[in-house]
Amino acid sequence: MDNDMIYVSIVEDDDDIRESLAILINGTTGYECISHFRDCESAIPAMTEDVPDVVLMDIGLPGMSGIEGMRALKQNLPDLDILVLTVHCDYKIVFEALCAGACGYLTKDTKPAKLLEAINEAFEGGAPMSTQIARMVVDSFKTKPHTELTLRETEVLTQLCKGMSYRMIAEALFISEETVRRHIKNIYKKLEVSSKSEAVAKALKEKLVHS
Amino acid sequence: MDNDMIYVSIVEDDDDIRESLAILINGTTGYECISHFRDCESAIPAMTEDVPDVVLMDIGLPGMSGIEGMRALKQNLPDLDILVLTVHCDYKIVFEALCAGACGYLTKDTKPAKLLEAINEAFEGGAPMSTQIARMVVDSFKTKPHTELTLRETEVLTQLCKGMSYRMIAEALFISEETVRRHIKNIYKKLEVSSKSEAVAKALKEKLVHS
DNA sequence: CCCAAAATACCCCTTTTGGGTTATTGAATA
DNA sequence: TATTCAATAACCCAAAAGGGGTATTTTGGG
Repeated sequence: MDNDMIYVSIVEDDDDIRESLAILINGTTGYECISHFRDCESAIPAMTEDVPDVVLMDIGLPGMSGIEGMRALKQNLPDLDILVLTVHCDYKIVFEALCAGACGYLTKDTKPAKLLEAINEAFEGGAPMSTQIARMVVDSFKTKPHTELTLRETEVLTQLCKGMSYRMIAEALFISEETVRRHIKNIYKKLEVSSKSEAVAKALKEKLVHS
Repeated sequence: MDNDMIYVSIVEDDDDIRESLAILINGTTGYECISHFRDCESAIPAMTEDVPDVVLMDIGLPGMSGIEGMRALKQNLPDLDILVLTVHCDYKIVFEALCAGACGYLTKDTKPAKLLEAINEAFEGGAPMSTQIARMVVDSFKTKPHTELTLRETEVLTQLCKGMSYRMIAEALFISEETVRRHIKNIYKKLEVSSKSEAVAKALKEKLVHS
């Protein structure tokens, strides 16, 4: 095994694209495409045998999707670097892919030079992403305080998200338990929920509080 | 206003670094440093008057920190692109910065050429990050199923995270409410919590379930 | 100075939750 | 084959949470 060589595998159902990618990679010094597949079903056992450094994975595949494929691959090879390469850039798919363990996410309009750079970056421990994907990812961290909630209500909600009981919140905020109840009733009405766990789930999922 | 020009402001307390950055930016075609400050206190009112395209923001500043400064700036100028440029790369600070609204995060070992590229990328609607920061960010999405939990317990926990009551979970999983209670007791013991809201908070914060 | 909103507090009562204990069944595995 | 573990289910009881209503005080603008 040459230390300066990055071994790449491809999973892509379009024959033309798959072949082009393989040619690009094999035609570049320092990169070698060791295998390519048209579906995850054949890719998973083969890659588990002959492990690449970096995988280029399409999402829209016949049979098992790229997301499911990644989950399966990661079970056997948790440290494998998988780069998603797809046309999809909807919120839902991007985050499913990252949750499934993708180390980067490229859209298919990525130029050959950028793609090679991205493969290298993934290999070096980075997380290459296309411009608009990176912004989506970074934006997803922003806290969006619910404008309907008052300051005090937001404080109470923050306590709820720490798993505090009415009594504990009362002690923490130096108010009576009844007042905590009052605030929580108002929070429930505004968030349109009716229990602590629903409120906590909504607050954390929609980043209404600074956790 | 020249359309091909990117107007940059700098907040950085080290005089040498601040000056060097300004010289780098002003010495490059297409970039102009319109202002630079040694602290957020002076930067915020000035930037609100004379708004740059991209801000380079240090974190460790005398007085108001870069994080607090970003929160304040974003209140007045929610669409301002702020790039963090700092030596800090601990988990906590990176995510506080992103939650506060940073559009990118660079470590101070970034080469001048890369820095200019990053400023341009931020201006173009991207989210430039140093290699290790990008990997941290992407890794933070990975779901880490709690190995202690059984399959059924994970299903119940998933339902809890949707805000479901014991009764609703029982109906959803076609088991008795008593069995739900049993599973939840076991979940609490394993997660070391003692209420639904604590369990939901822990599950969502540590990404134990596919939400 | 008055009004509205926010924050505070208390009452009633029902439902839900949580801690303790015990038990049966089926599947996996040592 | 014996044993462990997951999943199922039930009972008791106390504490917490949630839904309803009402009321006082504080605070910030017009």
